[in-house]
Amino acid sequence: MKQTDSTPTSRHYHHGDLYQSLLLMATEMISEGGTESLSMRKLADRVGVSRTAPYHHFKDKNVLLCAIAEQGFERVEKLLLEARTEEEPESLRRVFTQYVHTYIELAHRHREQYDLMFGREIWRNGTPTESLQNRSRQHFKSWLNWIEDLSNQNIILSGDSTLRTAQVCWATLHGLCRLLNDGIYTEQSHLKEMVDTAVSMMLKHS
Amino acid sequence: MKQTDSTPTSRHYHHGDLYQSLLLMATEMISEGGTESLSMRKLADRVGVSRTAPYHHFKDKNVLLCAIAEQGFERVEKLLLEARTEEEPESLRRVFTQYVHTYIELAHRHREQYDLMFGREIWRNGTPTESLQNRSRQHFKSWLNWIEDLSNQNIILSGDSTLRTAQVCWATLHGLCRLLNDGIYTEQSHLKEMVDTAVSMMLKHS
DNA sequence: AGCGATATTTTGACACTGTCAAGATTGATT
DNA sequence: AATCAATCTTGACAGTGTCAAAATATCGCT
Repeated sequence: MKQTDSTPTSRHYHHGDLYQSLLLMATEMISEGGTESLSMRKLADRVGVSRTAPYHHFKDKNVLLCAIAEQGFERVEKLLLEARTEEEPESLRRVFTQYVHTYIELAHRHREQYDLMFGREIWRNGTPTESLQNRSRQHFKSWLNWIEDLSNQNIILSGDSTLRTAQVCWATLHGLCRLLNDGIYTEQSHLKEMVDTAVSMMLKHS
Repeated sequence: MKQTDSTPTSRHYHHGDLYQSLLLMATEMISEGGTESLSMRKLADRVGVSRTAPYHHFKDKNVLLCAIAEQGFERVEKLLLEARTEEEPESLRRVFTQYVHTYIELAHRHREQYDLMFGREIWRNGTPTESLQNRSRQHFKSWLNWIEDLSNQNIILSGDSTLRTAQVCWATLHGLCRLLNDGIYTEQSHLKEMVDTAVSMMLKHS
């Protein structure tokens, strides 16, 4: 039997696929101690390679972080698409409310990753990967698309521009996530009530 | 004439009031290059003292940052109080709208400081000073107070709980600041329209 | 099977960071 | 003038990201 890389059990040569291992371990470390607790050296150590080994799979620490953020975007994108597929005309409000709820919960469960997705670490300090930028834009497009739908169905309170509405609604969502994640002015226990309040602000009062 | 510290021209001994100089220079450095660009060593260097001199005035880098953040809170607190004093019963909507606008502008003009006020640097990595915590809480109380007022005057769309309304409105404000500051999904040129959209979501449609 | 090319990893090094401990300097107070 | 406390400096340590050069392992080809 030829011993290709595809056999996962094969403990072959240098390490196997360091790339995936690094990504996984880094995600774990971040989720536990935040982005700041992740150092390239500790990561390498924990995976069992030398300090500079990771640099052959990720050009930068920045690129590594971008990769992790990207996975976050994939997750929320999937969430949104799932929410939109189960539309039953009359319960659109419920679907939307449910989505907001789940979204914020998700952002909280993976708070550190969420911070990475929208935080300054990447978007101001670092330089977002082309790939990350695309995925981020794509996600907002999906969101905008939904808002347009809700607007057409006369469910959401849209002003002059649907784009502006989408931006503001998104800001509300995002603001809630941040406040809850950082524990500023709110606690997790307020989640449900706050979501209800937020949604009733965004949607038309039936 | 006795040579007290108050003469600013006097190039007297140890430095004069390092505390203030450090605070000022640190604020400047942050506003230019972000929190990350501020290192205690560079700061000391730029002020003209040795590396560890600042540590006799600020226990930590963290404490320094807290002091800067605190000044930010003082500023927004003042802004809010000013806005509330000029209430003419019928133009409350205008006052509120104006405030939101000014607030976001302010947050943008001092974006790095704003990030410090609400960012993870202090609130998750570091440990907020007692003093900072108080001022932060105080500011939210002022905000809540205003929302309660608007709610009583039947201007704002309040649900079951005014507290929740205040939290959500604040989240919207905060979310907008962050998106604009970080340039995510929006640009500064959208400001006015977005504020209008946001306010019309928060207030009752007259 | 063997050999060279290529992919992968390591060691050494550098400049930078925050901050502690110990010593030196200065101003005020008695 | 002498003492004391405030203030500042020097030296040191562990930790960081990342580059350059060397070492090693695997693959493709003859």
